[in-house]
Amino acid sequence: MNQRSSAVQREIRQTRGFRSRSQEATVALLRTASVVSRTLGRVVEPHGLSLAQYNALRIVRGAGRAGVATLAVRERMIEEGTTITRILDKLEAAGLIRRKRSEPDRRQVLCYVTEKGGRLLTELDPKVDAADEAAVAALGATRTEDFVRMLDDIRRANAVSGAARSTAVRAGGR
Amino acid sequence: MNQRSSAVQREIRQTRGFRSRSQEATVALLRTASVVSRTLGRVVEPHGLSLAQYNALRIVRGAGRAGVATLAVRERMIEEGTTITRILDKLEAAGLIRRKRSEPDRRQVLCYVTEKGGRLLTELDPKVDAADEAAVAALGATRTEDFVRMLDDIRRANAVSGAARSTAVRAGGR
DNA sequence: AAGCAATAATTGCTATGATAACTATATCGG
DNA sequence: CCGATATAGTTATCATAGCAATTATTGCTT
Repeated sequence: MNQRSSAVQREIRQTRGFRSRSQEATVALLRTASVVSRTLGRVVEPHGLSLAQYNALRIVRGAGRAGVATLAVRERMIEEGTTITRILDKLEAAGLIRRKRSEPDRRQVLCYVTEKGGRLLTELDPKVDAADEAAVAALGATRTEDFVRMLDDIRRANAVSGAARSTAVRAGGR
Repeated sequence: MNQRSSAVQREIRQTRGFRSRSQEATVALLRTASVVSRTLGRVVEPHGLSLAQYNALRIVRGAGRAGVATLAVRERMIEEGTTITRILDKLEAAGLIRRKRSEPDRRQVLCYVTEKGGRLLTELDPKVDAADEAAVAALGATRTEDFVRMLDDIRRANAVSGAARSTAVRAGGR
């Protein structure tokens, strides 16, 4: 087994091929995410936002007039990391969000999108949509659905950290 | 369309759902890669290597006795733009690789794995293999092959930067 | 109601990543 | 052979990620 030469094998040309199909898959996953991440980054960075900042700004907008607490933003970020405070600092300094200590529970700090932030997102939305489309256009609609399902399955099985929303992880195909 | 509630939608619970299937797919891709990357990182980090360092060390080992030039290592890395010199500095300082200026062409610096580096990799190999298996076990063998093909297709379509090693890109599965 | 654990957010420190500028060597054109 | 250009690698700079420790506030427990 393992003698079909995939594009990853050609791209990351190692003298020895992959040791397993699983290894090939994880490498392909990480490398593909890296490529797509850069592509998306190039869309938002000319507007002064890193991809993480854009992601956070969208989450704050999604919360609407009710606002969203700092750590709730972190939970919804693509990258799970912890630097959320500083990302929000930047967005606030740029006038894209506004922060206000919550009233019943004064520990929380709620974030709201400003008009300026909303305008920037409105400007970015179509560009990011187009980039998203372009990124997975090679799959076509049907395979895109399969693709999302596979990714969901992988994440579900790897749900160690986070909210552990496992719900009886079936062993799947194997 | 777009009314099926995927796991991503639940995980990144936004008030508004995804604006498109493509957006759902790119978010799922990036988030899944982040999860898997952390999982793999947890395997190698206890041995004093970051995932990037492990990746570089494996590439150097893959080159064997012939050695491999610095920039050639960078090309084969999972993350494309990375600061390869400092990663190799760390590996050399840890005694895992050895560097030597190339002789016919004195611009190049060739890297070789040391015995110590080889031993560390031999120790890590089964653990990483197991982690790779676990990461995509949810897909099973058949879907894993599909998965790799989809990722290859996406990367091929997004091959803007990098070495542009296209060479008459077959449309593959589609 | 005093003490203690839990939660929310921030900050400090260190390491890493991205980009671009810089140095050294090699190659090509005349 | 000399200068222009390309290639290989390193270094500098800056922003960000990750981890741990800290502060502020709340809720629980007796």
